[in-house]
Amino acid sequence: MKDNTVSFQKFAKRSQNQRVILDAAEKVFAEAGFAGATTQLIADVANLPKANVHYYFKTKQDIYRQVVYNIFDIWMEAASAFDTELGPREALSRYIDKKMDLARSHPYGSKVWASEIIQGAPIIQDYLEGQLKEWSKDRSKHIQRWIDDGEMDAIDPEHLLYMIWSTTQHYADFAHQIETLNSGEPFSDAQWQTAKLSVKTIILKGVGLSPT
Amino acid sequence: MKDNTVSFQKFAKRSQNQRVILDAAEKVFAEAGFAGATTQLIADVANLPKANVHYYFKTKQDIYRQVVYNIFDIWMEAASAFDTELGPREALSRYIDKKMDLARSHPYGSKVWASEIIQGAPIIQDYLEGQLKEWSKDRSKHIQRWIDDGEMDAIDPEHLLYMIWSTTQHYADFAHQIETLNSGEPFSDAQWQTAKLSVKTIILKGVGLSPT
DNA sequence: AACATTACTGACCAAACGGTCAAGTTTTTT
DNA sequence: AAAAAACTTGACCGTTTGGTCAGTAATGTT
Repeated sequence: MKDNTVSFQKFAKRSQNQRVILDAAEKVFAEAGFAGATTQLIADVANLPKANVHYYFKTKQDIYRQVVYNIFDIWMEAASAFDTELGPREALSRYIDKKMDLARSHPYGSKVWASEIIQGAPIIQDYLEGQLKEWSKDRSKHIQRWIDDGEMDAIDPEHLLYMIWSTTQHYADFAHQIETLNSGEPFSDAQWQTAKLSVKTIILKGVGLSPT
Repeated sequence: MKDNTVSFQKFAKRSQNQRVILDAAEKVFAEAGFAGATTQLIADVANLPKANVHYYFKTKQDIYRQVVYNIFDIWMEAASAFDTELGPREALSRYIDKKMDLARSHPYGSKVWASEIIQGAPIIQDYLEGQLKEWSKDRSKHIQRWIDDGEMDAIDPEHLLYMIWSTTQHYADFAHQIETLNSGEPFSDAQWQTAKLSVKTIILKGVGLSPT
């Protein structure tokens, strides 16, 4: 049994520690911003000496970069929920669902992402110009086709996407404000359900689709 | 003529310099976050020596606090555009208009506000619990009355407010991303018009109100 | 068992930061 | 015109920060 554990760790040690550091860093970056996050605090949250953090990541920027890339990947994977084969109602509905789930499960990531964009995307700029631009152009085209086919109202696809992004991410990025207005309590399961339903109902009906 | 100018400045000198500093600070805080903003950079943008900045504001936190308060006041003033006397269609329509105008005219303020909330509102917490909570409870009640009177669909008022906040503020906070997807160009007047119209159309129709 | 590689860490350092201060200049008041 | 008040600023300082490094321990390889 000892051998098992050890040999398991043998291969995983490095990436395992990196994961611990990245998880800690995600939280710290979200709560303090890039400049406000200290490597010492990241180390404390990760429960490691600072020098050990620097053993796995050369610079603070390297950690940050990795954190932002991870989030971008998660966003992009969620983006595949926007399956245009399904038709507008199902595609939009599932995409909103998925994004709301991510707002709940990955609030720190969403916050880091938001801060990065607010500050002008100094790190992620190339991804914006590449993958994100491509994806949204593609999806916009599909939405436009639905409009041309009379399947939904004539809404500028670009702004529909922005609305979905902003409303869903708001529940992560502004969670503290929402919590304050909710008597200091985080949303319960039921409240998350209501939130999801409200967002879907308004947006779907707003573009001329009856909700599921 | 000289006397005029001089005596004019006599009274205005202090508040005038404070304004220059606060404007510079708003920009710097928006682009670098609280921790990333250096008093030296604020001074440079304000075109003053650093020591002079500290003559008008004791600490960096004092400057930041003032910047955040200013923004809060602007938000709250815009909130009065949500005049519940007007009925849902007009009230919501005007409120969205106003918030979109602010997203365009005060993007830095919106960004500072967003960052402050993302980081847990360490400065503005009492305002959230006080004025903001009161305002949104009041408006929620009015929305609920409209619903009860059959003037609009039964949407949770809270989430309707969040949707308006998030969509409108998105055009300020995520302006860089939007610009990147817009071929690196800021929105033209016409594009802002389209944005406003899109947001209003979807939300109003989404809650069962025909747009203006 | 000897060697090599990887992991870990306390102590340290140069740079940058927020903030102070004393000494000056300008403006206002008397 | 003199005194007082307000403004301006270069030089300075204690603290904090990201990052280094030399030395040690643990693990893997032969």
